[in-house]
Amino acid sequence: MKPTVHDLAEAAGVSLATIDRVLNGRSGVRDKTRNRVLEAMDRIGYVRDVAAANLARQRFYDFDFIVPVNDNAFMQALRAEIVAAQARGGFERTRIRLIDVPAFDEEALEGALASALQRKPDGVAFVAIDSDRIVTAVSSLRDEGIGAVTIVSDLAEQSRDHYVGIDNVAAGRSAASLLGRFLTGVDGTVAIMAGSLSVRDHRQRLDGFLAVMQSEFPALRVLSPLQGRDEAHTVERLLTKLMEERGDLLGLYSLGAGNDGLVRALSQARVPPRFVIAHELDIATKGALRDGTIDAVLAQDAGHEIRSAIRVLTAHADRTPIIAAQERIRIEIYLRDNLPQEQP
Amino acid sequence: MKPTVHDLAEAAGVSLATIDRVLNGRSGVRDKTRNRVLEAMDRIGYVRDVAAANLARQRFYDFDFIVPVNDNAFMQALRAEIVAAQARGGFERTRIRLIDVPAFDEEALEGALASALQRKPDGVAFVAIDSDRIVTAVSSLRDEGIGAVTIVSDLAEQSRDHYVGIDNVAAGRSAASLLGRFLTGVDGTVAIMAGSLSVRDHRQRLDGFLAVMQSEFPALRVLSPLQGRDEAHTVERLLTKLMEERGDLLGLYSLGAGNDGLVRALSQARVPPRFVIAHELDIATKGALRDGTIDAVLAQDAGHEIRSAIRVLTAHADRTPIIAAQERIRIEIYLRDNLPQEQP
DNA sequence: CAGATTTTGACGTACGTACATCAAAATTCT
DNA sequence: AGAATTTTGATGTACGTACGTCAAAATCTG
Repeated sequence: MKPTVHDLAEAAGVSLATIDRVLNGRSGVRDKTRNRVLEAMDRIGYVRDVAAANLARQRFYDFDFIVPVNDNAFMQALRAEIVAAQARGGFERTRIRLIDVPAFDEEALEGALASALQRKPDGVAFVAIDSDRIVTAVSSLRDEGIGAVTIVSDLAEQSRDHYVGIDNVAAGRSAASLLGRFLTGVDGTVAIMAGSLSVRDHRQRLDGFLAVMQSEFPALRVLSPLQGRDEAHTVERLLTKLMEERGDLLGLYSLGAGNDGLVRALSQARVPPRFVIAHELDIATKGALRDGTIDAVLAQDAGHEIRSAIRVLTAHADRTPIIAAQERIRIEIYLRDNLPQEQP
Repeated sequence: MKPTVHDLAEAAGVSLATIDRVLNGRSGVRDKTRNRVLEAMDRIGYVRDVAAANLARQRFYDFDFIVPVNDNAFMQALRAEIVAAQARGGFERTRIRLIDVPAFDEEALEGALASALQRKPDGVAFVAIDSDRIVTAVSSLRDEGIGAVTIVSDLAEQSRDHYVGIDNVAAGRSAASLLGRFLTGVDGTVAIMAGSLSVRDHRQRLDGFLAVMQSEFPALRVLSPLQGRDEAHTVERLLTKLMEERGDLLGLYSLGAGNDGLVRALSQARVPPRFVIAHELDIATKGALRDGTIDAVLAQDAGHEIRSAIRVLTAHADRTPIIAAQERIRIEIYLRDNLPQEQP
C-alpha cells in the first residue's frame, strides 16, 4: 500500500518527529539528516496524503479573486461562477473573496493587488492589465509566496504563475479563417469592432486576425478597428454609423464585448454584413446565432476558467503538480448548430 | 464552522453511535429516531466530510473501464488517458481496471459487463453498443448499485447513470453547417464516409448532417454514406474508388475513424474535394489541417472524457452531486488556426 | 573535558469520520 | 409483570498527518 510517514521514518532511519520537521520545513534538522530523509522519500516513493494533511491542520485555502466591474455578460458570468465556487467552498476547503475593481483602471487594480498583499491569502486570481506597475505589484505578491494567476487577459510571460484563458492570437486567427472562408469568391470590406486596444487580449485577437487576413485573404479589405469600450451603447452607435456610411460591408469581426449593442445595430441595419463573428456566448449572441444575425461565435467557458484557477491556485499552495491538459482553456467555436442546449 | 457529527448528535439529541448508524445505513435504529436525525441534518446543514470519511475507511474506488480494441488514434488516446488516470490512482484513491473487448462486438461487451457484475466494482465505464442485450446487462449492474457510465457512444436514455461524450446529432449538424456555408454559391455533390451505421454515435452524426443539408443546402446533393468500418485501409480504398468514379466531388464529411486512410486517399487524389471535414484530432488530421488537405475537424477531448467519467463515477459512489456544467463534453471545432500548440 | 547548544526522539492530542464491542435502556412479546 | 428482544449509548481504536512538549543524545565551543 501507499507508504506513509511511518514507512518513511523507518526507511530513513529517523523518528517521526524528524520526518515532520523535514516535510514541513521546520528548523533544527542537520543537512545530512534532511538529505537522508529526502533520499528515502523518493526511494520508497512517498507522497504526502494531502487530504489527511488538510484534515489534520484544518486547512482552508484563502483566495482573492479580483474582477473588473463591467456590465458585459461575460464578466457577469465570470462573477456568477466565482459566487458558485464560494458556495462550494465548504466542501473544497476554500474561502474565496471576490474583489471588485473599476474596469480598465490600472491604479485600482494595483490597489487591489496591494491590499491582497496585506491580507496574505494563499493565492490571487485577477483579470490583468498589462503594464509595468501591475507586473511589479504581482512580483511583490509572488515574493511572499502568494500564488498569482491571471484570468481572461494575461500579463507578460513569467511574471505570473499561470494564465487561465484562451490563446487570443489563435482566436483572432480563427475568426479570420472562418470569415475569409465563408466569404470566398467575393471581394469587399471587412470591419473590426474592438473594446479597447490597450488590453492585451483585444490586441492579441486583432493581431491574429489581421495576420491571417493579410496573408490568406488579401482580396478582402480590412478597415481600421473601431473601439467600443465594451459598452453596448457605444458599440451600437459606432457600428450603426459605420453601416450607414458604407452599405457594402461584407464582414464584421467583433472582438470585444457589448454584444447587446452589436446585435441591436445589426438587426436594425438596412444591409447587414454577410458574415458576422463575435466573442462570448451570452443571451444576445445565442439569440443572434439562432436567427442568423450572427454567423459564428468564439467563446471561452467562464465556469471552466474559474474552476481551473481554483485548481491551479490550490496546487500552487500545496506545491503539487497540475494536469496541464486539464487546465488548457480551449477556444470554443459556436455555430447555430452546436449551441449547447439549455438544461431543463 | 462546518458542523460535524458531534454537532449533529447534539442537535438530534442522540449519541454519536446512532448518528453513525443512520449515516451509514446500519440497522437497529427506530424510524422515529432516524427521522429525528435526518431532520436535524438538514436543519443544521450537516454534510459529511468525504475526505475524512475516506481516510477513516481506507476507501478506494474500484472502477472498470471497458474499451474496444481498435487501432484508430482516438481509441488509443482514450486508452492512454485511462492509463494516465491509473497512474494518478494513488492520489485520487481510485483503482482502475482497463478491460479490452473486440470492437463492434456485442457479445464480447456483454461478457465484459457480466464479468464486471461478478467483480462488483463501484462503477463501470464503457463504450456502448446500443442493443437490448447490453441494456439488460447494464441494468443488472445498476441493480447491484454499480454505477454505469457510457463513454463516447451512448445507450438509450435512462438505461445508464450518465453519458460522457459529445452530442453527436449536434456534431453532424455542425459539420453540415460548416460544409454548406464554406461551399456557398456552388452546387455539386457531397460524400459521406461513416464507420459503421450500427453504432449509435455514427448514426446520430449522419442524422444531424443530413437534416441540415436537406433543409438548408438543398443545392448540394448528398451521396449515400460509405462504411469504412473505422479501418484506415478500407476507408482509403473506398474513398479512392469513389473519387476516381466521380471527379466532381465538392465536399466530404468523414464521420468515423480511419483518418490515416482518409488523408492518404485525399492527398493522392487528382482532384480532391473542395471542402473536407473529419472527426477527431490526431496526427493525421493535424497534419492534414496544416497543409490544407482537411479544412475542419470536429473533436472531443479524450482526457476530459476519462477524467469526467471518473468524477461522475466517484460522485455516484459517494452519492454526491456533480457539477453538471463541468461534465458537459463540448464539440470542439478545429481549423488550421486554432490547433492547440504542442507543449514543449 | 565540561558546559553550552543544537539536533533528534518519544509521546500525546487533534482533525472528522468509520467501525467494533459491550452495557444500559426502551420496547415488544407472552 | 417478567422475559426476550430491539434500540441506543458509551467508549475506544483507527486512518495519515500536523503540531506541541520535554527529555535524551549528539555536536560544538572554549
